[in-house]
Amino acid sequence: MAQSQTRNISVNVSKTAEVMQLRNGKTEKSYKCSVCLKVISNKSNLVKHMRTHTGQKPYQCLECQKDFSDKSTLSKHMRIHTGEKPYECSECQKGFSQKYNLVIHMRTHTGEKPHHCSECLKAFTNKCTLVKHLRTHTGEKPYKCSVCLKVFTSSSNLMTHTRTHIDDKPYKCLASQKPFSHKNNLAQSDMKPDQCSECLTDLSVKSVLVTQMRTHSGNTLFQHSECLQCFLQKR
DNA sequence: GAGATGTAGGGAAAAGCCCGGG
DNA sequence: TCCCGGGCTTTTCCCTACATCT
Ligand SMILES: [Zn+2]
Ligand SMILES: [Zn+2]
Ligand SMILES: [Zn+2]
Ligand SMILES: [Zn+2]
Repeated sequence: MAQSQTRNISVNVSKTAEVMQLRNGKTEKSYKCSVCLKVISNKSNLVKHMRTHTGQKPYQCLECQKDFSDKSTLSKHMRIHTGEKPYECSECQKGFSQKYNLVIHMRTHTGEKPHHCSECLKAFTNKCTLVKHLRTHTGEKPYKCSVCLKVFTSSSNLMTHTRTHIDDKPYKCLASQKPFSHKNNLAQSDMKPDQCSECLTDLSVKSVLVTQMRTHSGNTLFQHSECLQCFLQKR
C-alpha cells in the first residue's frame, strides 16, 4: 500500500489524553483527540479518526491510484471497478453498489420524506434538497459566477449558468478537433482533480475539470487543466 | 409565441466518518 | 484491545419541470 501524506499536520497519537468514559454501564478507558477533543473508544479507532485531521490516506486503489483514508471506503470504491452492485431494489430492480444508496432510493417508491422544513410545511426525501430549499427562505446564494458575478442558490444552478457564457463561442474538442456550437451538447462530468491549476480552488466545491461534450455519435472528452470558471475568465 | 435562461427540487453516485462485536 | 466490516451521513452534481425573461 502506498503511503501518502497530503497535509503537514503532525499529530502524535501517543500523546493523546486517555480519559475514562461511561459505556454500557461501566467506565472504560477512552482516548480524547487532541485536535477536536472528540472522545474515541479505542486507540485504533483514534488512529483512523486522526486521519480526518492529518489528511493522511494510506490506502490506495490499485486500479486508479486514488488514495483513501479509510479501508472500508476503499473497498466500497473498488465496486466501481468491478461493477458490483449487490443491493437491488425490490420495486424496480435497479442495482446499487452501496446499501444506503438503496435505502434512500427506496424513498422514491415509498414517498417517505423525513426532512422537514422548519419554515414551511414542505418535506423532502433528501437532506441536501432541504438544505437547498432553506435558502429560498433565507435568500442565501453562496455560489458566485466569477465571470458576471451573478449569484446562485446551488452549485448545480451555477454550473448551468456558467455554460451560458460559452454559448455563442464554440470551441474545439481536443480529442476530435471538431468545433461545438450548441451549449445543450455540453455537460460537466463529475470527474475532477483536487484543485484547479489556475485558482487552486478545490474543484469539488467550485467546478469541474473535465467538460464532457456529447455528440450525436457518442461521447468525447474535452479536457483543460482548470475549472470552467477560470477557463472563461481568461477569454 | 419561441427560444434562452433561471429556479427549485428529485435523485444517483461516491466518499467520509464512526462504532461495536467477534 | 484490535480491527474488520457494517451503519449511517455528507458531498457533489446531473437532470428536469416549470417559470420568467428577451
Ligand atoms: Zn479506483
Ligand atoms: Zn427502485
Ligand atoms: Zn420551507
Ligand atoms: Zn456568469
